[in-house]
Amino acid sequence: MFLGQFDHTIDAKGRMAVPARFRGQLEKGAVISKGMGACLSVYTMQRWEEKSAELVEGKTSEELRDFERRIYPSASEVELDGQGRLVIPSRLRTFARLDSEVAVAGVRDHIEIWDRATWLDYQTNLEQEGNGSPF
Amino acid sequence: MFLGQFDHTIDAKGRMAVPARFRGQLEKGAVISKGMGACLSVYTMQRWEEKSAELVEGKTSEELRDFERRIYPSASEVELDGQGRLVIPSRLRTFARLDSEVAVAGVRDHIEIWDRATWLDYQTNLEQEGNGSPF
DNA sequence: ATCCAGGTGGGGAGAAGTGGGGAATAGTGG
DNA sequence: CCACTATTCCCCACTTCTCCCCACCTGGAT
Repeated sequence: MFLGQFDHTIDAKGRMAVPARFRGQLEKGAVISKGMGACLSVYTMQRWEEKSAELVEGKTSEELRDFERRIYPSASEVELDGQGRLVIPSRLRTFARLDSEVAVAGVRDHIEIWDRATWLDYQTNLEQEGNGSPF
Repeated sequence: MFLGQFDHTIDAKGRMAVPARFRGQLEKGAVISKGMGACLSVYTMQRWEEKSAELVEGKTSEELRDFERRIYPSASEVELDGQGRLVIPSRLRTFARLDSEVAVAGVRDHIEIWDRATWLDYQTNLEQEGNGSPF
């Protein structure tokens, strides 16, 4: 399970350190893809396969073709380097409007990467709407 | 699993470099054929056989004859050269209207080759319809 | 104060993508 | 059957980018 929130940076080579707490779960292979909204999502390979299999269920062959052409090409299998970093494909970086300063959030079964300012705005809105923590 | 999207070129001899990430899976034999729409598809030999077996199911012998005459002659078994490139048969190249600039996309169980501009249009349309990523 | 772990930055070897020359092969016409 | 042409295939060369490694910096714990 991915929990917590971290401020990290993307360096000039497009690399971002994965929070140390998350590394263990991602060592066996990870997939980075477009997320819901202006962010990127990182899944373990296993979870990615489960998730994409679910989404394919019950689609007509025409819907399926478009869907697959949208999802799979935009994703990328990634590995961590010796320092626990991953390279964010430039296409995805552009999609999520990430420059140097990012926020990394653990969201149960996946990790999300946001532009830090965008993330802050988003969280501020959530708290106003949600009248405090449910705990 | 084939993931990701790459901008490659077809050179004057009709050769195209296969993205390095895909090569391992294609080394044991690959088939290139007309894809669904204005593109070409590349399957591993194994997946090609499975897929064509599925498609043959439940067809009358008449349908089958036409189907086979349409599919198999247009396809071609291809091998990678020492640099990891494959030669795109000129008939297929014409079919998919490929000139020099192409986009290569990994779509789960196969690879698709598109004219780059056509691919871009297609993706733009998909994103407008699909309100963002389901992930 | 020192050590250690996590995060950040950068240099250099090797791989990936692209282009082109030349030999072997196949197809064509005399 | 031979000669010529065209195509295919293999190899070499160049440029760019990726990946691996080492080094440093900072904050917290001992």
